[in-house]
Amino acid sequence: MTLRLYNTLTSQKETFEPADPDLARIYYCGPTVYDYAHLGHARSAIVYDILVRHLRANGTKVLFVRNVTDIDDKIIKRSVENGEEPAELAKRFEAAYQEDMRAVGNIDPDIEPRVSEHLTDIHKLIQRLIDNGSAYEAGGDVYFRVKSFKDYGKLSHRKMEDHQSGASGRTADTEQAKKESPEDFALWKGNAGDGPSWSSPWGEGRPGWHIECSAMSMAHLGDSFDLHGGGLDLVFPHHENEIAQSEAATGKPMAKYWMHNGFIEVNKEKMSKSLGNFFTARELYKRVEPEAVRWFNLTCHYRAPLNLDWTVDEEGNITGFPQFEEAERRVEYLYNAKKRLADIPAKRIVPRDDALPEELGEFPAKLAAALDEDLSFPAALAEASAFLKAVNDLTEKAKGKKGKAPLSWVEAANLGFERLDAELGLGTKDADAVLLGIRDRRAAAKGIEAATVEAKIAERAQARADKDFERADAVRGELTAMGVELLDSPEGTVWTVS
RNA sequence: GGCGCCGUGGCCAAGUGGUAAGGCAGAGGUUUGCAAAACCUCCAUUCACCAGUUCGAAUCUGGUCGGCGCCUCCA
Repeated sequence: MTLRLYNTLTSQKETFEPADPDLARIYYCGPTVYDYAHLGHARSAIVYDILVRHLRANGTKVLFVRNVTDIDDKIIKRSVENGEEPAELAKRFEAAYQEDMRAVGNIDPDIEPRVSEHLTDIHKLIQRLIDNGSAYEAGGDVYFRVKSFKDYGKLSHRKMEDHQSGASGRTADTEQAKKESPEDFALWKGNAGDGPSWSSPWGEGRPGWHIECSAMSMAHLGDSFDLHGGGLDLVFPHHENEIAQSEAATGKPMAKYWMHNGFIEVNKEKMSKSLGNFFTARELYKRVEPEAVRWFNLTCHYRAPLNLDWTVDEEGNITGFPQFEEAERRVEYLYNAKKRLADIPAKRIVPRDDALPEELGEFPAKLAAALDEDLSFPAALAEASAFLKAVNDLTEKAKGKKGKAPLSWVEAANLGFERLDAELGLGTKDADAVLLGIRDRRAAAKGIEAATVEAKIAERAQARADKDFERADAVRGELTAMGVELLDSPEGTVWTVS
């Protein structure tokens, strides 16, 4: 495989070559756990999940670290509001985050380090920076001396002198007064009086926002590792500051590749907690199959903005998410194909070696090639569509008394589904469970009772047996009006909700 | 003010120098007692606009218009 990735550091696509060809070391900036994950967090996690899947699916071992920031000012603030212990609150939202990320098909990271478990590493790193002149203590705080790091700005491609001096107006005056220079940032913040604090060589306090990622990546991946990822909004200042801290301490490049995903947008505006225009992942899962949330996230390139729309009624209540509904129909299409393939009767499968259709035989290579090109999700989805169509075509051929499905085609189709899972994390679940889950969720939303539908179906079956097609069609009409669709087959009638 | 991104059919969205992927919607067909599902066929001489480079540009350069992001907590 030759994976090419856009590197924020160099502003161009580069071939991904881990320093150790046998093991790619990847660090992903995980959540600050003070609230539920929203759609944007899910998107970001899905991007890096597919990066890891793609590498592994093509023979590269990966050590994937996703941190949890469980000590932070926002957590402290929220815990005061809730009257809950900060550590308890963090633990609660960490568990929720893990649950929500698994629900969209993301594989757990290999290591999930917490700030609370790395305070000693943080102290040591700060001390190194003080010792070599990169940082200084000031009134119980410790700040990074930005002017001392000549490469500052190399990731975000900006020069300090270009910065609007806006930050000074928005940071507490007391903090500004302690700093040598306004662009300096805190490595350690002395205890402000309220809230919990941790002891340190510089007194009671808490770590600054950026230092934890430097300390934890160093602890688990070493001074230099292969790739560091996160959302586009982390480029500055978070990742820029991480580079400054880590490289000022070690004198080595922190990471070779820096990858950043684009945002979910609402009305062309970034979805964010501060704007309040977000949907939590878990509230969306109630309305739509989580795998459809994943599919939706694959409909556009990972660096491009992904706009979310919804429809509302006269009172402004949300009535639907057209994009999720479309994605959910694609997920149904996927699982229906998977189910049909599994349902081909053994006697229809014949050991003939007819030439394998390209859409079946070439699918694994084409899927990998699409992802090799800077993880082109839409291209990958296009390949998946061609593959699924070929699977349906195969199952059509196998139908009926004279149907035949060449064994090699069936094997290729099964392999294709394995690759879809390995590369994209799609189609990983049990088909019936997903399909019935989708149907029941929609039925519940429309207030449709399964027992009522089943009774109608029985009534119609009797009418059909009696050749009373007028009566049978009348029943179908009633169900259609309710939003129920019937699918007749030799095995009987099943129903779905449109 | 600085740095950066984007503008492709009714909608969503790839493609970034070689003559417009894919999905949704729409039209017709095969199939079906009728349907649905599935499959097949059709659906952008054209890529915001203008000028230029080139044998050749949606793709490169310059400009215009429009939209957005970061510079402050943020995936």
